[in-house]
Amino acid sequence: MPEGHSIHRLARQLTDVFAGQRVRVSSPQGRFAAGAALLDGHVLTGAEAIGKQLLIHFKNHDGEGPGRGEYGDGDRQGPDGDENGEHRVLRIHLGLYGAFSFGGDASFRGASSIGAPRRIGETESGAQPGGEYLGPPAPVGAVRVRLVSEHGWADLRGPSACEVLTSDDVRALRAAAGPDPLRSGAPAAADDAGGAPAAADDAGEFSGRLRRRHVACGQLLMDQGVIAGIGNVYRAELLFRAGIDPYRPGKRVTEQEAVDLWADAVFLMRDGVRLGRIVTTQRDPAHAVAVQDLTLDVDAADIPEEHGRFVYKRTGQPCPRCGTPVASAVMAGRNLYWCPGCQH
DNA sequence: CCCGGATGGCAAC
DNA sequence: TTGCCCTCCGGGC
Repeated sequence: MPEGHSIHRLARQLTDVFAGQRVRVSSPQGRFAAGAALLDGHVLTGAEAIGKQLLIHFKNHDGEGPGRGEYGDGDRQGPDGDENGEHRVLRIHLGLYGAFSFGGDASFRGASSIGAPRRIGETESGAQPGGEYLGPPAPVGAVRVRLVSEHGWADLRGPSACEVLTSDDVRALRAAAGPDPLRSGAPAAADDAGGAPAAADDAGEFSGRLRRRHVACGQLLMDQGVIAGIGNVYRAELLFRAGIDPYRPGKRVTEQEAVDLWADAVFLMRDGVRLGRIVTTQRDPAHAVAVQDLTLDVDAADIPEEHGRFVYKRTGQPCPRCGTPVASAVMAGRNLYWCPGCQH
């Protein structure tokens, strides 16, 4: 269910509440018992999102051993550059219904910078108003992974992927991913731990990957190797805002259109991270889109849910730009929404 | 109280 | 293209 913005929020949350701490890792459900044993008792050094992939980094802190070098502070390549085998990475993909829940004492909850968790992909519990934090509750349901620190806990259920990666795996994962709008540029302290300072030319990279393919651009936006983190809602809304027909082949999207799509994705998804929900009807004062005169010139936080999208799940309702009923069809196994009247 | 859909992705036909 | 994964929750009975 979550698109890239949710994964970036989770990476930030996990870093906020666990980074630098030794954690107990278990699999109450049992399905991840072997993997949990590889991580149990290690120090969680940070979490990062690459598109919809969530990577949680651990280092083995048993180290009575003479000071092994710290991770290079200046090394922005990310900690997986470490070759000594003590660094381990947990890869999680939430798929359609994976979700984290968190709970802990006041310091644990206070460490979170994402504000109140949202229902999609993140929930909060164990916030006993007047009570004292007495440790994690008995696991309810199928908890694939449980992380427990001194101050709180996190439970993961229903992920489509959950595995411990080798350094080679991590390198391959990074190489396969397209540019991620939420790792691009400098979101002023808004980026997660391993966030590399993205090349200024992410827009160009996206444009190249989009425009060299003959496949429908509505399908390419969902291709994580073309652009990482876009899901079904952002795909439909980005193309509507740009006035682009989802069936137009990637190679027939102009360079300017591609660059504008990228800029709009960066804008919308940063709001998604900030708010914990997808809003796409707000105006970007710094960037003109085809739908500019229909956008709301207010903070996206103030836009109610029912006014938060232009076409997604609005089949049959009149297009806000031209009045044509919004159409829907299945494209590559997913429901696509668009206006056949004004998207060309 | 059951059914089915959901902001994914994959392997197998 | 289809089925499957395997979880939650809302809508319709």
